[in-house]
Amino acid sequence: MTNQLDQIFSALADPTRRAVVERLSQGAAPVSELHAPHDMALPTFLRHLKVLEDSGLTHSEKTGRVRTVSIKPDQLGALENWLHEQRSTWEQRLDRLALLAAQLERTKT
Amino acid sequence: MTNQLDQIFSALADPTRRAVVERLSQGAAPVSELHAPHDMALPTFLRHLKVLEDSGLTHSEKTGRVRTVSIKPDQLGALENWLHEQRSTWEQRLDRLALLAAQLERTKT
DNA sequence: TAATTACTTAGCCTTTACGCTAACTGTCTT
DNA sequence: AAGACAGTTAGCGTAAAGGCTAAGTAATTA
Repeated sequence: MTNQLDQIFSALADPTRRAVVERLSQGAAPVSELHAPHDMALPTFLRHLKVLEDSGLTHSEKTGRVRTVSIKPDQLGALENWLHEQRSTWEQRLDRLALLAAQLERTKT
Repeated sequence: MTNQLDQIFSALADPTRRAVVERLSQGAAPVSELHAPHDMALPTFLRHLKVLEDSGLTHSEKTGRVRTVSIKPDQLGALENWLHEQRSTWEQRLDRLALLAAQLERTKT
């Protein structure tokens, strides 16, 4: 029962993976270039890339011996949707509260 | 070195906790009411609430023997900011690419 | 004041996450 | 053909996540 959002959120919960997403926002890159700034063994780093790809946040393709990774904007969109839903729900609620407060104010006067 | 974003993302990576946030978007509630729809032992559920509170996504206060939990919209805002930054970065990049493509097109003609 | 209610704390268990090294497979380069 | 390069696979260790039960505390209610 592992949700899409579960995977996206937990993929982004790790600073290494968020850094990769940030880097990829500026354009696609091969594995070795993505790995360079991170002080960890390559196999470890590769697992981070796999988590990102499994979550649908990235895509990769191998040409010759080089694998190029790129971002898939759609998934970040799904995340934005969820956030937006929460925000609009509580904003509506705050609006209702404000309305109620105004009514109370009027009654008092 | 545990970042604020780390905590927020990992707090929201769990479906139980996301459900709690969704419920709280509609208004504050006591622990027992939040717990009711979730089929797990209370101590387990309480730990989820603690994770949410530690991440800054919620706040709670105890009055008598009842603890009331509410959402803290600001933190979700931080998340939206991060997302928005990524989006604008890659959109700028796509714009540049589009521009480049247009230039190439012109040269070709 | 005794019982109930609403959490809290402590401790245990199992699975998953994240790090490592060592050894392997293809793909260039010389 | 030999060597270097770019990833990949396998396997291991430690720590944290998420679940449980049992027992404890403080506030109401009967």
